[in-house]
Amino acid sequence: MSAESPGHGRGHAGGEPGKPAAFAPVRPVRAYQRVAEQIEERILSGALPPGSRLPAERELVRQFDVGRSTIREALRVLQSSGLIRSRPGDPQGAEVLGVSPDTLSHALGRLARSHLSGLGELIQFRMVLDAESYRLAARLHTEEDLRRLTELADRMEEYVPHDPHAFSRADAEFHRVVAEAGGNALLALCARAVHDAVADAIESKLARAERAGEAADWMRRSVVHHRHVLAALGDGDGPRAARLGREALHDSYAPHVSEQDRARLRAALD
Amino acid sequence: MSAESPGHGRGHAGGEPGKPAAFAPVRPVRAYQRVAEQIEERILSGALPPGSRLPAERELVRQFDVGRSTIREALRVLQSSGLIRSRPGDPQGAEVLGVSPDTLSHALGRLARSHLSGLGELIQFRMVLDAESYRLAARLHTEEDLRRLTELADRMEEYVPHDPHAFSRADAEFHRVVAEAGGNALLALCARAVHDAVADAIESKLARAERAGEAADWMRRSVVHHRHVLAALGDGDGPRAARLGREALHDSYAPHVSEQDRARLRAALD
DNA sequence: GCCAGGCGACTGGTCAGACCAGTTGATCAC
DNA sequence: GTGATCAACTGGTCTGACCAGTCGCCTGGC
Repeated sequence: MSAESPGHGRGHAGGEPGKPAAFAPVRPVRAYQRVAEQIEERILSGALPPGSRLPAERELVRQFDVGRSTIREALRVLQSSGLIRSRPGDPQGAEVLGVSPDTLSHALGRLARSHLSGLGELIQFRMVLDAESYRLAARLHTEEDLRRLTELADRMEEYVPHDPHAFSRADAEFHRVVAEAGGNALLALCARAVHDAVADAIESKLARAERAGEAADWMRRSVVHHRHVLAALGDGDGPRAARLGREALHDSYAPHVSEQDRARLRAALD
Repeated sequence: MSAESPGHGRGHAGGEPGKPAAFAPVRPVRAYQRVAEQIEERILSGALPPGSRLPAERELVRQFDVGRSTIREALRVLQSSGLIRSRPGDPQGAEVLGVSPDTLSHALGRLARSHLSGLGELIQFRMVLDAESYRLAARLHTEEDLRRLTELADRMEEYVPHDPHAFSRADAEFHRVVAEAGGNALLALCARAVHDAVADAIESKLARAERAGEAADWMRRSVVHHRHVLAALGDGDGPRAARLGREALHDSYAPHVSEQDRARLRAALD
């Protein structure tokens, strides 16, 4: 739907015409914030490209004319955003990393771990993201993508049932190629982050299934699912690929979650 | 698709049987990191619920037995993650905010500004998330949800064309209710974060449209779109609601992005 | 000439102590 | 009772110090 009224998104109240120019509440801006903002701006604008170095902390103290603790708090903020990395003793100063998807993954991971959402929501969300990846990939893939995906599915089949580790790597690679074919890095990142979050959350339960000897079955079913999706991708049938993707996730996880979560997964099926 | 091999998700290498137990590289863990981790753990686990207070910094110094700068750097990290908020002079200590979508939208905004992805990807991603919210809501909504949504659409119509601010608030509320009806908080938070990131990213361009007097048209079209979606929700027709949602976003933003991004948005339409 | 080792000048990480401005709640004068 | 005052906090910032790690240079031995 969109429709944040143009130019009025979230509080930028400046310059409302016709009104008596109310004063905007002024809130104190901390020194470390301004320091962090200045540096972040230079990184995002490309003036400080990835791989370049920040001046040493004591040099920044001189340039910004603030205390070292202020500089350090600013650098800590930038570091926790993944924009820079610092290492003790490095005479070249902190390294600029540029924008990385890790922050996004961490934020998603926190969201997933919080009590706000449970395993059911997580898997449901993954059904959404995966399915939409397939939908896009069905429309935009190249022949080369299809070839690589087919090869990966073949490799997965080889690993059944004795190398679940390699199987899982091939599976992740399969998803990566699909996401790449869809051409939306953002969607791909989120899908990956949610994938990891699900893996973390359900690992213990699945380990039990593995001990019970169900791992081979799981892998075999997974290969079949991948092949079906692959066929839909080859036909360029986005909706079918999406539906198959949702079904695959549902079938894989439904046996391992609570009845309530199962209902949730069913609701997301079509 | 799923299929991270059960029990082998992401590097938890401990106790691989049969291998010669290689030593893991040990990397120094900073004091402020351990402090931040301990506090974050308590927040995520619910031991420190939103609204509760952290001890004062000088008290934390005693409890963790580290210097105040260490405590402050840890708090800075937590604050930049949106988990806490501190205010000078507050005798109650820093306030716990809990997990919020703000971090996510910041990360998304940075990503969209960077070369890694762009505005087109962001809007495309929003098409995906919004459409899927509708799909879930169509299936799971209650009569009460429908009533509230109808009322919100009515209110939006009232605000056209003279109160874009109130219009935008009603619009956001509409999306919130849809997300709530769908029952997936994770999806709702992500949709909200992407919504905000898009709003931030495109604000300047839309302000131009506003000056050109296109704002009223924009709002009118938006109301029509909302009504169509609402009808589909009422019919319980998830796929139709999803398609309408994608079309609405496409129509709203396609005129304001590059030709390349327009192609991307078209690809996400069906 | 070359390489190993050591030395020194850095780096970031941490701590201690101080001051400031802001907030709050009790106290006191009216 | 009400309003101003004040003292005891708070977080934000600065200074100066020390430590351990890292790197570059320089020197001594080969």
